[in-house]
Amino acid sequence: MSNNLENTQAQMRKGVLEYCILAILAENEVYPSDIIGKMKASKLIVVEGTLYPLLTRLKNAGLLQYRWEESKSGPPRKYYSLTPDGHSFLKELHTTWNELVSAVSATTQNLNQS
Amino acid sequence: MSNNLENTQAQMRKGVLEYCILAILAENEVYPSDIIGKMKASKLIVVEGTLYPLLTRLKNAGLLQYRWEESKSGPPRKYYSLTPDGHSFLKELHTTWNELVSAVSATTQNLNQS
DNA sequence: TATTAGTACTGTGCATAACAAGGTATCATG
DNA sequence: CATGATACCTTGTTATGCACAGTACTAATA
Repeated sequence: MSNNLENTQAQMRKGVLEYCILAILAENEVYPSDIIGKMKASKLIVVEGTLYPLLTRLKNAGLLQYRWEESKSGPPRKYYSLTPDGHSFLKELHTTWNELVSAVSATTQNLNQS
Repeated sequence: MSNNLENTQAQMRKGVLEYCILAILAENEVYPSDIIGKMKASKLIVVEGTLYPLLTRLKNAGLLQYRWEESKSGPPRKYYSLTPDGHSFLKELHTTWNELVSAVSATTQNLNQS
C-alpha cells in the first residue's frame, strides 16, 4: 500500500527540494520552467503543482523576489531571485545538508563497508 | 509563519528517516528505544510518536519482523530485524541516497565553489 | 499490598506539503 | 478567429511527522 520504493525515494527528494531550488536561484535569475528544467537535468523531478506554491511560500517568507518580463513566445514570465534573507537562509541550508550527509554516513557506515 | 529554518531542516531529516532506521536494523537486532538512541547519537532526532507508527508501517509492508523479549527492568520489548525483502529494499535505498547526494551536488556545485 | 517511578508500547488528531488534475491568460500562426 | 504553445495559478487528495494522551508491565518502598 504505502511503503513501496517509489514512495520512499520521493520522500528523500522532498527533503532537498527547497534547498536545490534556492541554490538554483542563487546562481541565476530564472523563471519557473527554467527551474523545472534544471532540476530534471539533475535527475530531481519537480512538477508545476509543487513548484508554484513553493515559490509563493518562499516569496511570502521574504526569501525570494521576482520581476515580470515580457516574452517573445507567450505570456510574460516571473523571473525569481534571492533576497538578502534568502542568501543567508541558503547558507544555513548548505550547512544543514552537509551535516545531514555526515549523519547519514555515520548511521549507514557498516553498510557502506559491505 | 511556515518557512523558518527549523521547518526546512526537519523536512530534510524526514527524507532520510526510513533509510537510516532500516540501516540501523540491518546491523543489529534492536528495540525502538535503541533506535532513538542511535539516531540521536548521529544528530538525527526522532521521537516515539514518529518511530512507532513508522515501524508498524514497515512491518506491515513486509520489510521488518520482530520478536518479543522479556526485560528485567520493565515491560517486554519488541526486537526488530529486517526480512529478506527489507534487505533488498535497503540496498535500493542505498543506491537512491547516493544518487541523491550526487544530484544535489550537481545542483549546488557553484555554491560549493564559493 | 498499595503506591510510586521507570520503562515500553499504542492510538488519536492536527498541520504541513507534494502532487494530480483542471483552469485561466497571453501570444503567434494560418 | 480558431488553434497550439507557453506560462501561471488553484483546488482537492493523500501521506506522514509529531504532539499528546493513554495503557501495561516491573521493581522498589512504605
